Amino acid sequence: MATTQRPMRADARRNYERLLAAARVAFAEQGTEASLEEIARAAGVGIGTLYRHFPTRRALLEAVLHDGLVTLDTQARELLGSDSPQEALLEWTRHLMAHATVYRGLAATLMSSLNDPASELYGACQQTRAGGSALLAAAQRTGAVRDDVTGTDLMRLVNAVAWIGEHCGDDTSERLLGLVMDGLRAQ
Amino acid sequence: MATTQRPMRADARRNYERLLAAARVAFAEQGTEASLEEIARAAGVGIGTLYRHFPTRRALLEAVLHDGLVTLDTQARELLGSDSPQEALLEWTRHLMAHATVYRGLAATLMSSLNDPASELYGACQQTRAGGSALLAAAQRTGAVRDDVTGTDLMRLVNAVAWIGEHCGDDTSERLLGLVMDGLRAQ
DNA sequence: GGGTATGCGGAGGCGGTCTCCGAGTAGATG
DNA sequence: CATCTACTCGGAGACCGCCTCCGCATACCC
Repeated sequence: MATTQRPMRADARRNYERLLAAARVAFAEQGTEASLEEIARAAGVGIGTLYRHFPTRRALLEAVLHDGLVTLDTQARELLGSDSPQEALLEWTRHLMAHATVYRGLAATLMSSLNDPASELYGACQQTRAGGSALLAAAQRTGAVRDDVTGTDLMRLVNAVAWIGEHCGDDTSERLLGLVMDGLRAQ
Repeated sequence: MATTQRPMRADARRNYERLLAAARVAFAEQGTEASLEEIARAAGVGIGTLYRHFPTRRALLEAVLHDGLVTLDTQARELLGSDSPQEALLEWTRHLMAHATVYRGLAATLMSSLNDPASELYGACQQTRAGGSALLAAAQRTGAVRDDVTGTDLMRLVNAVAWIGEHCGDDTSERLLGLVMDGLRAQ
């Protein structure tokens, strides 16, 4: 996608990597709203350089999250072959929630990127949604999950529970995820 | 609560009211993160005056929301006498969600005030939670709602669905509220 | 009308976002 | 190896929002 033609100049690539590493640390410590100036400073790079590589905060976040999204996609594919689609769905939503929880503030970013084609995270969200939809459909085919739930509903609900988790330290969010997923069962 | 002794000076009271009115407009138009300086300007008042009356953004929000919270409380009390506690609970959660949706960004503020005694909105949240807990308990007593749900869970879930609503224009949030509340039924 | 407690307002410090452009340099070319 | 150029760097600076502080104004009491 980003591979136009020529490889990046050595200094550019080095700075790119440094920024990525610094961003990971900063997001982990202070959430997705961490100061971009501080990230540049930590990376030993000028603020201009940060903005050239990552025009928006979301672009930086996308790069940082890329690996996790690929993993999530792989997990969805693997679970799609499960004997118990309902179990598989539950398991995957746990992975999804874990992903949406790695940085404070991430759930909100993901939520707004879900319907915003202008967001750098839109593509990633759509891909994840597709994976979730497949698992959901499989579970619905067995009659275990109510039919009026869409893949988008699933993404939104899991994100919302992840967001709850940001506001209460204990393990409430896992319990609530179970509660909500339980509520999706066909009666 | 605020009535210590002496009534406010006439100019102070006037400015207080103006700020409240301006804040209502600004929050409605730009969400709870509207610029406080702009609110002061719209009220025809200095920024220092705003901060004297409302030391924090949440204090201002609390004043703006006060009437709505009283209404919510009244509604809870009325619904507590309902023939169908389950119906009553559902109805009240609709009111609650409507309340959490009046301003963009409000759901997030309420969510973090729910466990933060330092927040000016903590008291209001606790009172609302108490109302919800009573309705929930009544519904649980009839066996219609699962027993492992707490009043705090209820608040969090409704807030989370309201938050979803902020990120998707259509009527999805109402549908999702129905879905989630449906999931709380005892099986 | 005079005195005082109370309230007013905005300048100013801080820290954040984002742009723009002169200076610096990696790497291709002869 | 020297030269040249296109790419990249860095940070000054414009702008905005938060919040504090204190000299000035004035509402209210007597």
